[in-house]
Amino acid sequence: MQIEQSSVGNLLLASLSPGDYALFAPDLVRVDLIRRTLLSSPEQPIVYCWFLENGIASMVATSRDGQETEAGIVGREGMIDVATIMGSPRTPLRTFIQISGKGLRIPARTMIAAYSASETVRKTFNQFTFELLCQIAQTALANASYSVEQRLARWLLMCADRLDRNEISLTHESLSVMLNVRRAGVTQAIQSLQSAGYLETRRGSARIVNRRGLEEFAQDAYSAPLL
Amino acid sequence: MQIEQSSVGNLLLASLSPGDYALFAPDLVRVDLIRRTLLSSPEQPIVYCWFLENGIASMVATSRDGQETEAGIVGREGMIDVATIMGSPRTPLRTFIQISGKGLRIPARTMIAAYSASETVRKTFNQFTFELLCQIAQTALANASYSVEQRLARWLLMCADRLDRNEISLTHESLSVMLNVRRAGVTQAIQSLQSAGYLETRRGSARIVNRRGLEEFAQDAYSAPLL
DNA sequence: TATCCTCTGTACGAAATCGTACAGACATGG
DNA sequence: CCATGTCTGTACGATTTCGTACAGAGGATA
Repeated sequence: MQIEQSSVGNLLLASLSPGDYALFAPDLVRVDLIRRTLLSSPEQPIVYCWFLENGIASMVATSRDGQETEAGIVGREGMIDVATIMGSPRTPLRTFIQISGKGLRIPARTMIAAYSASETVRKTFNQFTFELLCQIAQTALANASYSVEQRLARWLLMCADRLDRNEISLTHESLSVMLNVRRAGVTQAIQSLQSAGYLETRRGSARIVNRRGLEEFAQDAYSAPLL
Repeated sequence: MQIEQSSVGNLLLASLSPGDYALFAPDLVRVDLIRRTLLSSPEQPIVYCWFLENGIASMVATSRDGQETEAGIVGREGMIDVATIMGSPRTPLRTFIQISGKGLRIPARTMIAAYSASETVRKTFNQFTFELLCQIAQTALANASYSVEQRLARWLLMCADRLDRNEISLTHESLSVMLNVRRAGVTQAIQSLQSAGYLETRRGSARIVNRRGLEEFAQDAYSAPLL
């Protein structure tokens, strides 16, 4: 039984015309996506494309010597992996589930077929690809110009934008990997944001309680997504 | 008189089939591109796309509060601005000529028309777009993980890859803006690379004299371009 | 309840980088 | 040749972030 477009929580798929959606529908499969699930990685060709409906995926740039930093995040507003539509069977970026959720999966070859079959599909997905490129460029800027605290604030805000809640479940350890700082540095930064009244925290999660304040604190490290 | 494809030094245009090239040819104009020339910017819609034949263009991510950092560079292997083919009439990234050279200019609307007319044009340009996305992700990684000296080494190597020479004409001041560090920091980093025997420098320029050594020093901040 | 493992808070000196300032070197144009 | 503006070298303390280590808190399991 095919998945009805009206039941799809992914914004890209939901925005397609019924005709375009029909190109995807036969091969869409709904899946649970739990933390740490690998969606694509440099080690192997891309087999599936993924469309989150909730939760967050993290795109990470890696180097052979073991450094890794998050380049961008994708939630229900996007797809994984854009390499596929850009004509590359592989990607140098590793993408995995950072915050568990549900989503849809489709064979990469179906994605490619739909992309070449329809100009409007191309338009929709190209637009997302460019938004992603801009997000990654902003990450490069943030990494070079802003403090750990501000980068943390940016990350929390971007996450909250892509979830429908202000509660974000993550350990300091994961955040330290994403931001490429010490775990202890994250602890201090979180405390600082908390004592300023922007967050409440519990073991394993943080909640934004003063979004406006957090945005101001982040300054232009964060700017509202182009969504 | 149209520009012969065989005389075109830009690798994207040169790689097109004659039929695809014909979509561009009527509107291509060869131009001199001198340092600081703005190719595209957030302030205005994109009117032209540009294809360098030599020299380097710098893509810079900016924030309203005045921070700016280079997200990536483009030489004769690419085009400016990919926003156009991804369907966006505007771009948040500022692109300008960092190292003077020659190139070709085409109206953005011609670019769009060629892109939608030919699947092979799309394939060629999508591939470049993805390479650029990956380059920017690497910049994000480098900014978060590597020292100023290593980032400088990376930058010099990437520039040399895109020129046909090892001599790079730039002041410490420009480099400091690109890498988002103090001008004095660039001076020190350059001295360090010089005393290690990787570079020779003169007022306003640096020359790579031990490329292999520089690559090793940069570690995985630099990895050979996917070109 | 007792045990174990993960997560968080905190401390310390070390290192990188910053912000700023100033003087000398170089290049260009009158 | 001189004057002027740009570029480079250098210095200083201040600040941020690092690397590492350890102890206590929270939560799960036996």
